[in-house]
Amino acid sequence: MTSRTQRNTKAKREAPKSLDRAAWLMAAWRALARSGVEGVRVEPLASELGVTKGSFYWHFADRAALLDALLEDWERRATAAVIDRVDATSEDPRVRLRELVHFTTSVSEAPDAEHAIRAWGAVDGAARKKLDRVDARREAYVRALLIAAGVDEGVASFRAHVVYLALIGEYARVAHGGARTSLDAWEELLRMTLGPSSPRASSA
Amino acid sequence: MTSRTQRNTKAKREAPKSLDRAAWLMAAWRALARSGVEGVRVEPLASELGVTKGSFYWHFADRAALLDALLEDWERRATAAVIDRVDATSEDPRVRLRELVHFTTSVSEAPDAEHAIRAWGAVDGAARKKLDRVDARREAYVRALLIAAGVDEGVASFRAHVVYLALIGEYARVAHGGARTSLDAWEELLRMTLGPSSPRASSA
DNA sequence: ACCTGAACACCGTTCAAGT
DNA sequence: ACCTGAACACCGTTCAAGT
Repeated sequence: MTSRTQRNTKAKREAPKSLDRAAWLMAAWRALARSGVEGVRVEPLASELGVTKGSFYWHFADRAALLDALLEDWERRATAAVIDRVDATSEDPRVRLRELVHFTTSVSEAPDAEHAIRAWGAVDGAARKKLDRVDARREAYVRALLIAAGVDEGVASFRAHVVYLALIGEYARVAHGGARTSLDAWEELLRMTLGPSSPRASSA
Repeated sequence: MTSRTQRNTKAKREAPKSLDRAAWLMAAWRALARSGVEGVRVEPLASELGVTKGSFYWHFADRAALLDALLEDWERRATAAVIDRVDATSEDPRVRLRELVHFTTSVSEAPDAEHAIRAWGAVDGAARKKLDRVDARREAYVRALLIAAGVDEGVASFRAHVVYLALIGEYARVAHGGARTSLDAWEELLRMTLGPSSPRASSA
């Protein structure tokens, strides 16, 4: 409701001296990725930006409003970015699925932020809601890929869910500083996921 | 290094008036499960316990020491509890695996705390280390079950990892307030996991 | 329109002093 | 051995006042 300053097409219409919401947002992203939500504090941000903390309250109602803005920003970018990229690789749903898994598990820019948000969601209701929406869209995309790859619709939902859970799990582990899952393990998951529906193979 | 008060077998040896570490720990657990690490604050805990915050510093060096004690407490209980319980159900590794998945995804006591710790690990190094240790032990257990169930050793490691990732993912989602994964989806995961190694079934 | 400065509340931490 | 009370620092929030 209070977003307006962000849509400056060129960002320096008037005087270059004063800050806008975008400047605070960027600083907040850095802080979030570095040390989680608790790291996003008004006073340190203010001194980083070279203003007093009182100035912050011109752009945002309070700290909660800043955090809200971070979530909005994330939702806008998180879903579309991945899906567009994956769709661009190939028409083959199997290739797309493989690309999705490999891409999302190997990016080294966003994961800190993605993670901070996920951890944040464990504590905060608003973050939780955003997460759920993004998760749902991503999982639906995986399900669509599986169905396009010939997996039975009935079993595709379960498998899409499992694949997405594993991705969430991977993000969680990597965020903890844990080792990344090997490509071999991901390939095994893809093999299982794209395979026939029951332990004993069905006839095509 | 500074744990001593906890091992009172009966917990009321001397005078009932003064608190011990255990009392602070319990209050801290409640706060942690309720609102995450940031919710574990000395002053509110003190008033909840009816003492001044100054008293806290008799039992713990500082807030960090309290958080440390929480992690120790968790590690001691988290691993053994689940494994013992699962081992008690059956000799059949397939039954054990199913029980492990169903049990760990349906407990309604610990998950808040488990979650708070996992979210905490995304930000804090010490929590991260504890998490990694516990994760490693649990995953090794899953791998052992798979191998006992006849899954090839080579592929068992990958599958154990994937299963455990899915469990972590489930915890993460539920902690965000997300819906629990259906039993059907878990059964599908078990089916894939215990199934033959390649898309085309091998002969028994 | 954007910022400063001073004020207040909350909480972590320290420490001398009490019992 | 365990706790109080007062003090200080840090940070969120408000607001009158500046430009």
